[in-house]
Amino acid sequence: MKYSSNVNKEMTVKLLDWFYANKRDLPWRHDVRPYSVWISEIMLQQTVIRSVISYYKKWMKRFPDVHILAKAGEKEVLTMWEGLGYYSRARNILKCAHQLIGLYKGTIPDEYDKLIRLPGIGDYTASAILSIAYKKPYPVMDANVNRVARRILALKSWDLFIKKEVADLLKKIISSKDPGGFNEAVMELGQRVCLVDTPLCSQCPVSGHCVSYKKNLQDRIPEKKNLQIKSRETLLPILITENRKSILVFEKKRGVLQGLWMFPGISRTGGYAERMEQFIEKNISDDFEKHGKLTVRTHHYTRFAEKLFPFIYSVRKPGKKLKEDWMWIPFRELEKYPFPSVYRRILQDVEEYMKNL
DNA sequence: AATTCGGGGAC
DNA sequence: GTCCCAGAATT
Repeated sequence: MKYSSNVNKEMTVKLLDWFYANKRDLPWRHDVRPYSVWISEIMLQQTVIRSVISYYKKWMKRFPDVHILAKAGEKEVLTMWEGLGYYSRARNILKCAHQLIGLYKGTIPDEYDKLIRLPGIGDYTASAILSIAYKKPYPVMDANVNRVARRILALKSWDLFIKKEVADLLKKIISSKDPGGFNEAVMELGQRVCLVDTPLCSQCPVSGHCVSYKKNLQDRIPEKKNLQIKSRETLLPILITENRKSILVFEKKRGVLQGLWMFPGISRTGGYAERMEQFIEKNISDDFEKHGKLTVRTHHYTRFAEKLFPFIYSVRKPGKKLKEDWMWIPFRELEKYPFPSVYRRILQDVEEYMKNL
């Protein structure tokens, strides 16, 4: 192996010593049941620890084990997930719970090939469950491990990063007694020492093994990814009943944000108010009244920014038959429906606006 | 192999 | 505003 000279078993001991001297108190570290490891690892996919902690605690209180989880409905599960993002994770957790009951009597398999076939579980999560819950020597490859490995091996461009090669290397040095501790050690090192910008090499237990540090390249590795952000503008005609007790929303049945609820949106190109009002006449009712507009809310996603322009209309008599999946929902029941965060924010704006209507 | 997914926080 | 995060699924 081309890179292995500087990567050796000495690192294993140094990493573990550093980890147990600096280990943080995180809620999932008090409970290494396979179930808890599974849930926490799914929540942590592409999501920072700080955001996950409160969701994890709330989840374990409501769904302490897989049997209780498997009896829950998708709407409640998605509502518990509201604000965490990447909602297919929540739908897959429920799907996976059903499969665990059906295939494995509610236990979580301790074999890679079985785990990897379950919904929402890929290479990372399978390895995390095997190493942390079952103490099997499977190295994890997440964003932290990726960055730490790239720095240690001085792999500058992303093209040179060969995943399998690094995985093989980690497999050689992972602790056989404490594989979970080893994996958590590398991840925590990436999080707290081997930072994206300005790594704290003076605090690093394995700087002596790091080629980037030796060559003083640590600030230039890895290279920036240079994302391209696309933007979009959307009109939101928000319809409330004349008595101001209910609001029109629909459930998204397919595509992105599947299973979540939102307001109808119209792409903001060309005509403006006319298009919203045509939309209302066609789909809801001829008898409506226009009120004001709300604060414009911009929402940023990974490669995407959407600017939402909400307008309030009230409908005197809902004449037209509503499309499938659309419902008038009383404001007091909205908390039971999962909304994407930006829509939840706009709902707050609507209620605030109605106080002065 | 590359893109989608579509939240949130730190700057 | 930009970049990143205990990635998986899809094409």
